[in-house]
Formats: sequence, C-alpha cells, structure tokens
Amino acid sequence: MAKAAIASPWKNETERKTERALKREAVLAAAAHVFSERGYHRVSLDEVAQALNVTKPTLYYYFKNKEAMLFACVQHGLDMLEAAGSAAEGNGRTRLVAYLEGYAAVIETDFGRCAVRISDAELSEASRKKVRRIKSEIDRKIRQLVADGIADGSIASSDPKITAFALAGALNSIGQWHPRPSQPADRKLVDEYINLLMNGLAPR
Amino acid sequence: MAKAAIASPWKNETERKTERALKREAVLAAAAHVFSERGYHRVSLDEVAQALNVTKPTLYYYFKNKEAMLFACVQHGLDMLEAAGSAAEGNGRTRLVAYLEGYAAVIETDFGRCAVRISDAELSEASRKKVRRIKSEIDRKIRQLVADGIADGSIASSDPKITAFALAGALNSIGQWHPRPSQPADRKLVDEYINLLMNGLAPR
DNA sequence: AAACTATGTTACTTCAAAGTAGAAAAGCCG
DNA sequence: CGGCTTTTCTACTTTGAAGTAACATAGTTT
Repeated sequence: MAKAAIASPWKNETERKTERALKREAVLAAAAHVFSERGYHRVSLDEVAQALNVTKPTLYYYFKNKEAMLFACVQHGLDMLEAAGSAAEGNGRTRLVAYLEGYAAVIETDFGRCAVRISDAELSEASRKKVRRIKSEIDRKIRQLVADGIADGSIASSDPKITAFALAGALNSIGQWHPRPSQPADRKLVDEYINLLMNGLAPR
Repeated sequence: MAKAAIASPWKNETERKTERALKREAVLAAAAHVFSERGYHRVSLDEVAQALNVTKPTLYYYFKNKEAMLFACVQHGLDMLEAAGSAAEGNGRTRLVAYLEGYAAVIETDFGRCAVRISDAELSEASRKKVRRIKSEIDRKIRQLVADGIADGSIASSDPKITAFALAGALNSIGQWHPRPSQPADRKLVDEYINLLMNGLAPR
C-alpha cells in the first residue's frame, strides 16, 4: 500500500472524519479529567471549553448535551474496566489476580475514575440502563473467575456473588478517596490491597 | 423527681428549646435521607421542605444554608462511624471485627451513607477541614486496632496504614452500590464481606 | 391589652450555568 | 470565482434552584 511520501496539507473526506473523531475524543478526555476530579455537577461546560481553548457552543457541536458527554465518559471507563486483564492464563486465582490488577490500573485513569465515581443517578434512564448492562457484565466476569478458582481449588469462597461484589467494591474505593493519585505510591497500595483481599488478615 | 401527672399544653423555655432541636433534627433526617439517596446536587430544598410539610424558608430558620445542612448530615454520619463498636473487648482481631460490624451497620443508615457517599468537594473549605479531621480520626482508630492485632498475634498484616485504608474503603463500597438497601439480605452480605477481609480467598 | 418572641408563609430577587440562534471564518470543489 | 460544507464564534434566552424581604400568626410575658 503506497502512502504519500509527504503529508498533504489538504484533507480528503476520510481524514476530515478522523480529525473530527480526534477532536471529539479530546473533548471527552478533558471532560473525563474534570468530571472525575471535581464531580459532574461542579463542572461547567465553560470550564471544559476553556481547558480546550474553545468556547462552549463548540462542545455542543460534538455532543448533544452535557449528559451525553458524561455518559460517553462513563461508558468508555466501563469498557476499559471490562477489558482489563482478559489475556491472563492459569488457574482461577492467577487469572483473578491479573484481572484485579488490570482493574486497579484502569481506575487510576480519568475514564476509570469516572466510571467508578459517577453515580448512575446523574444519567438519564436510557443511559442508566446501558451502564447497568456493562456493570453487570463486569460483575458476571469477576464472578466467573471466582467460580473457576473455587472449581480448581485455588480459591476458597462460599459465595462467588458476594465475593465479586466485595472485590469490585474494595477496588472502587481506591478511586474514591484521593482526587490526585500519586503514581509511585499507588503501586504499593494496589499490591497490598490485592494481597489483603486474597490472603486476608488471618495469621498463618 | 416529681413529674406533672398530665402534660401541660403550655411550654416553658426548656421545652421550647427541645422542640426546636427536635424539629431541627427532623429537617436533618429528611435531608440525610434524600441526600444519601439522590445526591446533594440533585436535591432541591423545596423537595426537602415538601417532605416535611413546610415551605423552603422554614428550613432557613433552622439552617443557615444548604451547605450547612449537608455538613451537619455528614458530620453526624462521621460521628456515628467513629463511635461504632467502641465497647468491644478482646484481642485486636476480635475488636477489629466488632468495629467493622458496627461500621457496616452505620453505613446502612441515611447519615452513614451521607458520610460515605458525599464527596468533601461539596463542602466549603472550613467544613472540609472538620470533616477531614474526623475521617483521619476514624482512620487512626482502625489502624490502631490492626496494630494491636499484629502485636498480639491475632492479625497478620505488613502495613496497618494501607490495611486500614483498604478495610474502610471496602466497607464504604457497601454504601455506594445500591440506593435502597434491603434489610434481611444485607446481614449476610456484611458477614460475608467481613469474612472475606479477615480470611481472604486463599484455600486453607 | 400591648409588646415581644418564635415560627412560618407568600412572593419575590438573584445567579449560575445549560442550552440556542444566527452569523462569521475557514476549508473544499465545480 | 462563487457557492457549498464544516467548524467555531458572539451574543443571547431559559431555567432551575438558592436565597431573601417582608409580612402573618400565635403563643408568652409584663
């Protein structure tokens, strides 16, 4: 496939479509950043616009309204959470730990924090429905990993359902507490966290 | 101490003070209920007033403004969390479990859910400071219990600080998920939850 | 009774922020 | 060029909810 040796300054339709998509993503990233940091209601679209060096009506060119923007952020975050650590191999326990680590990593991103911190009550009924679908998909996934672990003897648990809920909840709390996560410290936090969940506090 | 055989319809100053305090508490309870269920911003004071069969200005007779109401809710919730399970005796582990159970019970109340769900970014700087003080007091308390358990050999943990953070976070997530907690199911949830935290998922 | 205090109401004002109309640039194409 | 589409802007309307002024009512005290 021959590509133009020098990039043409003129854009064909495909390129323009791509550029529009990129701008839309930039809006989303800016929104996710402030939403996750300060919360949906406390952020005005004027602020989002300012952060991007444009004016508010421009945002409306890319999104129907503020809620659509929020929904896109949450959805993206949830999609990332669902896709976390899917490549892992091994017994239930190994795969579960891999997934939890991936999950924790996502939660440290703006989109992940949006997905975790934003209450679905902010969303319209239609959006909420979609969000719930992805959330229960994630829940199902964790539950499956726990069940696999129980089956192969690598995990002890009496109730995969509650366990899955507890695991997700515990990790989500990482996203709640401090608004500005410091990169180096968090690695240890997450490791310790997962270690606690897997091994508990009982003395050996 | 002789008490009036029949309640007098006339009130002395003390009684009036009490009545005012009761009404103030009623406002607070109504506010905590809706705040914890739907979130601070999505609740209007007109709604709170309506739930109490009064009008909005009446609320301003009992609270300076909306934020003062929120702060009172959060503070009350945090105070309850701090006081949870303080009476327990035994080794570190026993006392920790007792505290966590109390903590979980508080989180199922409106005030507890307020304390846990409301982001401190909603509050003014002054209120936030006070909130943070109580929160770190709670954190210190859990940390102490963990440390005690480590000292007496009833708990295995490499880092009381992170452990305390994880424990609180995991329990807090109970308050996040479902807006309408069903009483009977939750007991099992909480037990399972605490069991997971104490014993982990490792097979014996 | 008259004055005072506590409690509540009606009927506003104010304000921030969402959303919009319509024009102006900028880029593309016959 | 002159018209077409895409993108962005300026300048506005609208709205929802916080907060307030000023009055009404009733109980309390002198």
